[in-house]
Amino acid sequence: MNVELKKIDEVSGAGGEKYQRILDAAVEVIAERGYFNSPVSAIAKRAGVADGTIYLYFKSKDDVLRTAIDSTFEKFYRKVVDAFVTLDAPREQLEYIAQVHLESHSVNRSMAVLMQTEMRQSAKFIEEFSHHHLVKYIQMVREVVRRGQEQGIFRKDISDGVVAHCMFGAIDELLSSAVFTGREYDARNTASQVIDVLLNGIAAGK
Amino acid sequence: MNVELKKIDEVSGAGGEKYQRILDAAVEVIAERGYFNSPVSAIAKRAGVADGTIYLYFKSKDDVLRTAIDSTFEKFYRKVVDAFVTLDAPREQLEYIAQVHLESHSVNRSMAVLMQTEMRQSAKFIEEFSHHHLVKYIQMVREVVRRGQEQGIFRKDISDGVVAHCMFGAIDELLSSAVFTGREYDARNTASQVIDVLLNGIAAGK
Amino acid sequence: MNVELKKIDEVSGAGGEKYQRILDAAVEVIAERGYFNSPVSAIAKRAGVADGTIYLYFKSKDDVLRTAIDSTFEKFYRKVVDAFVTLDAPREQLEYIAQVHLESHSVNRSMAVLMQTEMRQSAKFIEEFSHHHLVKYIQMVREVVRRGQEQGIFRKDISDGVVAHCMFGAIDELLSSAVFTGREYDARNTASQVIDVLLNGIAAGK
Amino acid sequence: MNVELKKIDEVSGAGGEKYQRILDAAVEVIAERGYFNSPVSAIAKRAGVADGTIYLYFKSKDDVLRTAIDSTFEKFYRKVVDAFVTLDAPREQLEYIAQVHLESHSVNRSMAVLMQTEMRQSAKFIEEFSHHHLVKYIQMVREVVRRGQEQGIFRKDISDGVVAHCMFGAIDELLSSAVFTGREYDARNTASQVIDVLLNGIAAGK
DNA sequence: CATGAATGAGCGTTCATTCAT
DNA sequence: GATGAATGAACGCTCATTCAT
Repeated sequence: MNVELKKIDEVSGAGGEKYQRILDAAVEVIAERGYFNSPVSAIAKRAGVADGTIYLYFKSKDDVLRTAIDSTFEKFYRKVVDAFVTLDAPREQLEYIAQVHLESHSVNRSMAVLMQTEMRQSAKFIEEFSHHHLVKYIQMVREVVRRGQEQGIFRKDISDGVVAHCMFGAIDELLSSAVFTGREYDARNTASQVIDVLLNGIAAGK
Repeated sequence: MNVELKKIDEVSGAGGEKYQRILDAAVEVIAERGYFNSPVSAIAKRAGVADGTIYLYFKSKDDVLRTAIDSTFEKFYRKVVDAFVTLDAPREQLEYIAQVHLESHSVNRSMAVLMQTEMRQSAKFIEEFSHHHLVKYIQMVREVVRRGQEQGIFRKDISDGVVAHCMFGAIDELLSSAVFTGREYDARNTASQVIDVLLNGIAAGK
Repeated sequence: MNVELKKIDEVSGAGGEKYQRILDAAVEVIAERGYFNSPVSAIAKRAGVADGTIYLYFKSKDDVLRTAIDSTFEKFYRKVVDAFVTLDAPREQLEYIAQVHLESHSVNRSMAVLMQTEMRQSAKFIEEFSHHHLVKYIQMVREVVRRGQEQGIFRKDISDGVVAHCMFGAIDELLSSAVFTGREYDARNTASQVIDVLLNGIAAGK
Repeated sequence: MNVELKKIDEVSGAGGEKYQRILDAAVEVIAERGYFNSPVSAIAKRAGVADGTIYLYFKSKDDVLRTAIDSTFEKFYRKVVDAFVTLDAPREQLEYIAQVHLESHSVNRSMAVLMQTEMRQSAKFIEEFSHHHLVKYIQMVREVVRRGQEQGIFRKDISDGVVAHCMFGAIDELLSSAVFTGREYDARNTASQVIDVLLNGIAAGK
C-alpha cells in the first residue's frame, strides 16, 4: 500500500498531473451520469487525454473509481486524526466527525454524489468498501464513545457499536438527502443538531 | 420429456406465477451482482424461463427492478399503516416502524441487499422512484414526531425533518451493516435500542 | 397450382373467411408499416385472430405476403384476359391494360402501396416476382405489340420487348409516384395520356 | 501474424478508406440479401472489419445505406449537370440522361440492384431520401421537356410531369429487368431506342 | 379448429481494452 | 509516454414459430 502511494507520487511528479486530472474527471463524469453510463472515453475527454492514456495510469475503469473513493476517504480519515491531536473531549470529537462528514458535500459535490450512489451499486463493491473504509469510520466513533463511557459522560448501558452505526447512518442519510434533492445546508449547524439528538435524544426533558 | 414438463408444472404450481418467479429471480440476481452486471439472461435463467418470457410480463429490465422495489415498499408501508390503527402512542409508533424496517432483513435477505444498493444508484430511474418511496417513509416519521411534539412528549426545539432522516439513516445503516457482514440480530431488540438512543440520547443522565 | 387454389376455396367456404381476413389484414398492416416492421402478431390482431391461427392457413409470414401478391396479380391478369375477349384492337388493348394497372390504386390502395414497396424489398423476392408475374405482363403487352406490327398499326423497326418494358415501367412509375405523394388521379384519363405518349411520342408533329 | 497484418495493409492501401470498403461491402451485401436480411455483422465481415468498426464511420446501419445511395445519386446528378454545359439540345439532353441512367448497371451492378430494391422500401427513411433524389431526377427531365416545348420541338399538349415520370419509369424498368435477368445491353443503343419511342411513338408513321 | 404463452435465435449497438504508431 | 483506431464480446430486446390446451 505504501509502495503504491509512492509510485503515485512519482508519477504525478513531473508534468504527470494527468493522474489527478483523470481522477477528477472520472468523479465528475460518474457523478453526472452514473458509473455504467460513463464510458471511459467520456472520462478521457473530460480529462483532456486519449482513451488509452487512462490505462497507463490505471489498471481498469473500476480501478479509477476505486482509487478516487479510496483517496477521498483517506483524506477524510487523515483530517479527523489530525484534528484529534488537539481536540480531546469526546463530545467535541463526535461533533467534529459529523461536521467533516457533512462538509464533504461542499468540498467536492461530485464526490459526494458519487459516494451516495455509485459506491453502492453492487453488493460486491459495498462489501469491499464496508470492510476497508466504513469499518475505520465506525472504529473511530466506537473508540470515542467508549472513552466517553469511561469518563462517565456517556451512558454505559448502550452498545458503542449501535451508537456508531446510528451516527454514521444518520449523518450519511442527511447528506444523501441533501445530495438528491439539491438542498444546501450549513455543515456546522447541521452537525450540531445531529449531535444534539444523539446525545440528548428527542424526548421532552425530565 | 413428459417428466420434464411435469416438473415444470410442479414448480409453477397454480398458474401465472411466472411473474413472481421472475421478480424473485431478479431480486436475487441483482442483489448478488448489481443491476448493471445482471444480464436479463441471467435473471431468466434463475427464474427458469426463456429470456423473451420476461418481456411478456415486464416492459423492460428496468421495469422488473422497479416493480420489485415498489411492491416491497408497498408491503412495508401497508404493514405500518395497518398497525397504526391500533397503535397510538408516538413512541410505540416509532418503535414499530424501526422494527418492521429491521425485520425486512429476515423476510427477504436478497431484497434487503438490493434496497441497500440498487435503490441508491444514480440512474435517472432511481431519482424517480427511490425518492418516491423514501419520501413517504420520511413523511410518516415526521408526522409521528410532530404529533409527539404537540402532545409534549418530544422536544419542540428540534426539526422533525432532521429527526426523521436521522432515524431512517440510523436504522438503514444498522440493517445494511448486518446485511453485508452477514451478522444476525433480533429486530425487536435492535429496534428498541435505536429508539432508546433516539429518544433519550447517549449522554449520561443528569 | 390448381390444387392449391381449390384448397383455398374449400377453406374459405364455411366460416373460413379467416383466410381472407388474414390476407387483407396483412396487406393493410404491411402497407402501413413495412414488411419487416409488421410482426405477425400485428397482422393477427388486425385480422381478429390469434397469432397461431395464421399458421393454420399459411406456412410462414413470407407465405402470407406472397399469397396476397399472387392473388392480386392473378385478378389483374384474369380481368385483362376476360376483357380481351371482346376487345380486339391493339391500341384499345394497350389502353385497357394501362387503365386496369392504374386503377389498382383505387381498388385497393394498401395493395398498391405494398406492390410499390415491399414487393421490391429484396433482390431474391424480385427475381421470383419478375419471373412469375412481371413476365406474364410483359408477354401480354409484347403479343399485343406484335399483333399491331403485323397489322401495320405499329412501327416494325422497334423491339416489342423494349416497348413492353417501357410501357410497364412508365405506368408503374406514375402509379408509384401517386402512391408515395398521396396524389389522386383519374385512371382512365391518365391511361389515355400514357398511351398517347407511347403511340405518338412527344416530338412536335411535322 | 505479420503476414496477415501486411496483407491487411496492402488491402487498405493509402489510409482511411475503410470508410469506402464498408460502403462497398454494404451495397454488395444489401443488394444480395436485402436491407433487413443483411445483419451489420455480414457487412462488417464482407468489408473485412469488426462489427464495431462500422460505428466508427457511420451512425447506424441506416446511415450506411443512406450514405451509399446519396453518394451514388450525387455522382449521377453531377455527371448530368456537367455534360449539360456543352449539351444544349433537349433531345440530346434526354438521350444523355437515359444513357447515364442505363450505364449505372455496368458501373456498379450491386448498386443498380440496390437502387431497384431498397430505395423503394416503405421504411420511413426511404420516404425521406428516396424521394429527395427521385424528385431531382424528375425535375431535371421536366425542365428539359419544357424547354423543348418552348422551342417548339416537343408537343405542347402533353404534361411535362407525365412525360418525366414515363421516361424515368421506362428506363428504370429496362434497367431493372436487365439487372434481374442478368441480361447485358448496350447503354448507348438502348438509350437511343427508348428516346426514339418517347419522341416518335410506336404508331406507324402518318 | 383456434388459441396465445413460451421459446430462443438473432438483431443493432456500445464500450472496455489493446496495441501499432 | 501518449495516442486513438480497432476490436469483438456482451447487452437489451424483438418476433417468427411452435405446441399444450
